[in-house]
Amino acid sequence: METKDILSRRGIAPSLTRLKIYEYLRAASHPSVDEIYQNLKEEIPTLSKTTVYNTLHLFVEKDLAKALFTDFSKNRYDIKDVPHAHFHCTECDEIHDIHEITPPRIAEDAIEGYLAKEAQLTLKGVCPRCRRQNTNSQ
Amino acid sequence: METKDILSRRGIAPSLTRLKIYEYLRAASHPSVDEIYQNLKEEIPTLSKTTVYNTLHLFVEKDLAKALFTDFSKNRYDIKDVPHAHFHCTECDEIHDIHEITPPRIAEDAIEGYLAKEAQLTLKGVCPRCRRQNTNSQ
DNA sequence: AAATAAAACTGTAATGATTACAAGGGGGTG
DNA sequence: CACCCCCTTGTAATCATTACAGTTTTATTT
Ligand SMILES: [Mn+2]
Ligand SMILES: [Mn+2]
Ligand SMILES: [Zn+2]
Ligand SMILES: [Zn+2]
Repeated sequence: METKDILSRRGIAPSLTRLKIYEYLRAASHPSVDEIYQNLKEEIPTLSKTTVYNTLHLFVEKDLAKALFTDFSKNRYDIKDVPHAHFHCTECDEIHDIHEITPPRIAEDAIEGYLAKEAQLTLKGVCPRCRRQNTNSQ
Repeated sequence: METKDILSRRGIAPSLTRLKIYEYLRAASHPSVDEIYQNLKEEIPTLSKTTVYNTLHLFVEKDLAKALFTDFSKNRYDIKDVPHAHFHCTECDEIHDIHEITPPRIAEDAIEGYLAKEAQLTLKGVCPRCRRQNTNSQ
C-alpha cells in the first residue's frame, strides 16, 4: 500500500512533509526527533522542528507510530508494526529490534481493575558491535 | 538489614543524605528527581538537587536502583528488588507495580551476539482510579 | 478566477530536565 | 593542627520539549 493511503485511511491529510516523515520513520531505526529533522531538512529546506514534533504526535495519536520507553532524555519513535522487543545498548545507545522475543500479549482486562492497551518489552545490555570493539581494544 | 549496611556492602559511604534518599526511594512509588528533592528538603534544608542527581546515578551504577523506561520527559527511579512489570497510566501519569506479570527472565546469551543484562516490561493504559473518574463524570 | 475558510507549517520564545563544573565544607589521619 | 579525600552545594550551560502567534498552503464556495 502507498504511504499516501496509509495516512489517508487514518484521517491524516497526506502532505509532502508528513509523507516524508512517515517514510523516514519507516526506513530508519527508532530515530529521535532531531535525527528526523536533521536528515529531512536537506530534502525539505523549509522544514521546521516544530512540524516534526507535531507530526509525530499526530502519528502517535492516530496509532501509526509509538514513542519508545527509554531511560535517556530524548524520545525515540517507532512505526507501529508487528510486535517485537527492543534492545537498548548502553554503550552506543542504539536501539535494535529483537524479533525472537515478543512482549506478552496482554488482554485489555488482564489486570484486575486496569485497562491495558499496550505492552513494551525492553532489554538492556551490550550489542554485538560494541562487544566486538571491547574485545579488540583489550 | 539496615539501610546503612545495604549501602556499605556496595561500597557506598552511608552519609545521611544518601540514607534518606535511599529510604525515600524505597518507600515512595517510582519518584522523579524533583519529587525526591521537594520532599527531602524539609528534613534536609541544605539539600541540593545536584546531590539527588549524583546519588541516584551512584545507586544505579552500584545496582541498588534503576531508571525506569518511560516516554515522558523526566526519569523515574525504582529500587532494585523482585522483578515486576510496570503500568503507566496515560491519564494521571502514575506508575504502578504489577506483580501478576513479570518481565521474562532473559539469559545473558539468550539473543545471539548480544549480552543481555536486564529486561523491563511496561504496560500502558488507564489505571483503576482514572477509570472510575471517567465513568462518574459522564 | 476571486473570496473565504480550514488546515498545515514555521519561527521564536518559554519552560523544564539534566549535565558540567568549580568551589565549599566536614571528618578522619598523621 | 594541617592535610587530604570525598561528599555536597550552587550556578551556569545545555538540550529536549512545549506554547503560541503568525504565515503559507490547500481546499471549498461563490
Ligand atoms: Mn522497533
Ligand atoms: Mn516498581
Ligand atoms: Zn552498542
Ligand atoms: Zn491514572
